[in-house]
Amino acid sequence: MEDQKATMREPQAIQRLGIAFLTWRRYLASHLVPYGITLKQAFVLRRLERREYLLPSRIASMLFCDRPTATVIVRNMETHGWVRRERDTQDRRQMRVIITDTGRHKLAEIQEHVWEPIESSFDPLGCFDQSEIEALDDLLARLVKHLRQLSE
Amino acid sequence: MEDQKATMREPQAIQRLGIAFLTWRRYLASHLVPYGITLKQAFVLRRLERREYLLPSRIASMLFCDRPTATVIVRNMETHGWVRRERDTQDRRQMRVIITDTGRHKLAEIQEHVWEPIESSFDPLGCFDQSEIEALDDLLARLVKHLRQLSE
DNA sequence: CATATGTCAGGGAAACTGAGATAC
DNA sequence: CGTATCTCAGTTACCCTGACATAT
Repeated sequence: MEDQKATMREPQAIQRLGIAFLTWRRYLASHLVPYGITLKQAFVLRRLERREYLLPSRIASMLFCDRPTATVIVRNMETHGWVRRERDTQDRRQMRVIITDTGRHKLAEIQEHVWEPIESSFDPLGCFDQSEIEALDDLLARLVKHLRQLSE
Repeated sequence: MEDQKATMREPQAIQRLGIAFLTWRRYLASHLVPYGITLKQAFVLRRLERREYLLPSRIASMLFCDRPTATVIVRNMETHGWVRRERDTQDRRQMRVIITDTGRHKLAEIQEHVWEPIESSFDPLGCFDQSEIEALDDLLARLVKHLRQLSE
């Protein structure tokens, strides 16, 4: 018993974190399939909607991937016509990624057919009351801050 | 205020959950690269160590993927010689996935060169005291249970 | 017959390394 | 010059759908 804890060092909480996240992600992704968009793409698109532009390096850090991977993801989105790229005239190394009208339409489509139906049928935090949500949120915020040391 | 909550439906907690998990996973995965093994493979290998065998369907549910994907992952591991497969003589539909000596060696290698150094240098839950760890663990356990309804 | 299990075939998104072009 | 940004090339693991063989 104690022995198991000593060898099985990994705290349960981290594992549960993964299970919760992966369960939720798998659920969302499966609902996006019929609309021909991946979760990462939808995520980027949503961030682009409220912003003038995003740089690939910023997208990479948002997606926890490296820059070449971000390039691939942006290219896939560009192929679909959801974004376009514009070189920054001030700093010509930078490439601005900008949402297109087609992209906004796609976003509206999944907003209506995916996010809203999901939100109205299942609340992922529905097992908690308000104070518990705040407690969880606070703990996770601190955890994120703590884990950020790893990316340095 | 209420309005903001209505539109900004997505609770921060879920997003933080993802960030925490992805940060941690990315960190672990990067340390496994030099040893030619992926996180999923290491995860499966570790589960196989203490068990006589695992069925592909069980591996699929452990990894939150479907059965064909599990087949691919097992095949990759078999190519490396870390596992072998044996058909169950009782129920001949089932295929037992079993860890090999080579697999045990691989596991010992990453245990020594990856997990132990990481554990001794960084505690992912190091920002919490014992009562907070328990609180987080409890909240996450309930969240997992709640989210499990999605896979039904 | 229906159901359960595993696999194959295929295609696509995505993750990495290593290298290179360009701009600061 | 060194550094920063992005891209390309290439490889691999992964993940899905759809179909199929086989066993219960």
